Amino acid sequence: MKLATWNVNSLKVRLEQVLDWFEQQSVDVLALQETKMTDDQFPVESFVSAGYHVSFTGQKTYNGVAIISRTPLSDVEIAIPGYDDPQRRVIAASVAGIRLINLYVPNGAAVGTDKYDYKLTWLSHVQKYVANQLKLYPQLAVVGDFNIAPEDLDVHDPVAWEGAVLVSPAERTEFQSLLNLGLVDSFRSFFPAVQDYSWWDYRAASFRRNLGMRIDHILLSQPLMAVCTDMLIDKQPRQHERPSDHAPVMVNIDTPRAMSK
DNA sequence: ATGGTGGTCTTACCA
Repeated sequence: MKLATWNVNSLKVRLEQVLDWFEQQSVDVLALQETKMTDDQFPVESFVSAGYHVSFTGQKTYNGVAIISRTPLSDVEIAIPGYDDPQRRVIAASVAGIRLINLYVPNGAAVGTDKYDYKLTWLSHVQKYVANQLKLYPQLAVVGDFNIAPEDLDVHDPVAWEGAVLVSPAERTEFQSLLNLGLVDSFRSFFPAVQDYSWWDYRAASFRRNLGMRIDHILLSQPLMAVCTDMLIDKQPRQHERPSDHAPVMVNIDTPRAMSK
């Protein structure tokens, strides 16, 4: 079962790229972030006519998350229960034998700002939610745009970025706390010393110069990590004309259900 | 080439 996550920075602009990549890579389940559209604008028909199942929650102009799947989605949650957040940043579902939580973590703007405080508050709610979900669903994947580079190895210039948003100690502590609940950073597990990025700023020719960061992640519970056979950050779509600023990230999971298919 | 892009009911704001 191929599970992927991709911040598409407007699904309206990137719809054809998403459909093409999904088929090309034979993805089974894809978590999208930054769809940037209200639910009535969501291109349901484009996915349904291709034979996929979709669940989504969005808003005007900003944020928005969705799950695309070849098999049906059940027990969909479009927010963290008990956390009244107007920003559409979380969607969870059971699919293909796993529980999937798709996150678009707030960017945080800059350390010390209201947006940064919101990011940390938001992450504390995610913390509780993931802890609860993990008790209910041992086969848990937490994926998305975390807007956190976990270690200096995940940053092209850690000296220039020291202490800044995306790498600040408080954000990294939140990330580590998520792992401590019983999740594994699948990329780092496969590649302990590899420097690879999932996001490059549109400005300053960052992609061409490979000035990136690894901020998009697939965290797997231990039972899922045990059957995870492959991990890839696919930089090909970032080379596309009119690309998202993020690359899709993908794992292969050998679940019994996937093997019986 | 020490630079600046891209998305959004745009002329400001977000990333």
